[in-house]
Amino acid sequence: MRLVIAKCSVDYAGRLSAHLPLATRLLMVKSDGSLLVHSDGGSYKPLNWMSPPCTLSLIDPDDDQADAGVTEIWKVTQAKTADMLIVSIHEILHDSAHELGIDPGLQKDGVEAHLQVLLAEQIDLLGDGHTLVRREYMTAIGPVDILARDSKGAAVAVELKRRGDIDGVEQLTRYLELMNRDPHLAPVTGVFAAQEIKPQARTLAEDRGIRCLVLDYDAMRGLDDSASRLF
Amino acid sequence: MRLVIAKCSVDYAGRLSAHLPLATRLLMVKSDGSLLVHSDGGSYKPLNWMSPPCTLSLIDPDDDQADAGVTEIWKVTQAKTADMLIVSIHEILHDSAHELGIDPGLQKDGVEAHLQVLLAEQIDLLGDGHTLVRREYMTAIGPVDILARDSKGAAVAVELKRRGDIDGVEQLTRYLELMNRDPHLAPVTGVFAAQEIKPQARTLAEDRGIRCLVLDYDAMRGLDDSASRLF
DNA sequence: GACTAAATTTCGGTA
DNA sequence: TACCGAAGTTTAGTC
Repeated sequence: MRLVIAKCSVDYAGRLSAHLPLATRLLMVKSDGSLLVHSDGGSYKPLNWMSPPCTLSLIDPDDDQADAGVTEIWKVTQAKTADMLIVSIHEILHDSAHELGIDPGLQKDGVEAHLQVLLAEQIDLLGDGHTLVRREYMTAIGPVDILARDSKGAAVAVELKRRGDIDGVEQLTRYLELMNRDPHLAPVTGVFAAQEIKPQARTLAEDRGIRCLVLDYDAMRGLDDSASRLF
Repeated sequence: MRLVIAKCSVDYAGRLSAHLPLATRLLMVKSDGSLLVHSDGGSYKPLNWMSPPCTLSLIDPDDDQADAGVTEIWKVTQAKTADMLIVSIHEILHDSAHELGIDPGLQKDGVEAHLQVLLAEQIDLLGDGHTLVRREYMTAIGPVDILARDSKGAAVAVELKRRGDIDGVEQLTRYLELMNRDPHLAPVTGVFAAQEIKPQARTLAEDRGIRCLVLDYDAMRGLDDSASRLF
């Protein structure tokens, strides 16, 4: 990534035409050649940009442009759409390059993780008399989302998903198979809990004796609001 | 604007919960306190961000965090929504601050300007036998978008708008009044051209003998495609 | 891979 | 100032 602070004007020609008058801005050149032109305010949207895949090439300013104070011109083009971004640079105030590497990317564990916390707090949603053993109960093949005990003290393993699909049922099945070999736990029953459970997944789960539980995230969140306000 | 390249992990708690694992990223702190976390790829949307108005405060890492390698923690909060962004910094690789000043902002002269170019090229959209005199024909009270002549050689003044509103009709009326005083031009007829003409504007225009012309931007653009490919 | 729907959307314009 | 709709939308999930 290259970061340039420069006094520049910018012209875009593509799906629309747009112009940025001469001012000092941040030019962010990403490693895929894409360019973002940011001002020192506003929200996350750049003033102007070119999406990847695109190529950046330098152009020498002609005499008129040189007379107007342009020292270099960046031409960013996108092969696919024939869009074009022209950055006319008058002065570079900062210029640095950095190796960032590929990014592992955003984990929107948001809903599932939050659901896990909420269901742990509202464990009786599993049924009257249920008690929480713990969240992320570790097994040899990975953590079970929630381990609880029913009113009779029998172990209940809960697999939580935002969208309940067949994959989740298979996952829970593997956990149950393993846990039921453990004499301290067996017999373990399974609960497949999700905001939304696909018909195929429900059929498979119930065929295997796994109970399905549809969770109302908003309602659970609403009950938790008092706790949230403590932050 | 402050630019920081740092090895960091990021957590967001607000309308959803999200997590960014430890990696090297760009942290852009704008003068309004807002923060953008960018990776070296993807499009213009940051991996994570906090919209203004918000405040950034530094927190000392506790012992556990310090043991994990966290050297400093940024806490960015938004007053209104109670959203919170936590940046746990492990290592700062670059840190610089820059004065950018306020930005004049984007001029999307795009559609209207482009329409003007296209209509000038396709001047016969005004009617058979029309010829272009020039775009931006200057008068004492400002430039008329397009001046043309019809098949009989009579002057035609065109006011172009993306959305044809009453204002535009009034504007054209003023131009026509002025131009019709010029013996070299008179008699000048008016054409109010827009992608969309509001009923009120159409009524007013036709009442004043101004012809209304609805332009099909996409079709005009399509005809222009061959020319665009020359770039 | 194309298509559809949501987004921590943002950004205009209009009532 | 609040609501509504488009965006050079982007992004994630489904078919």
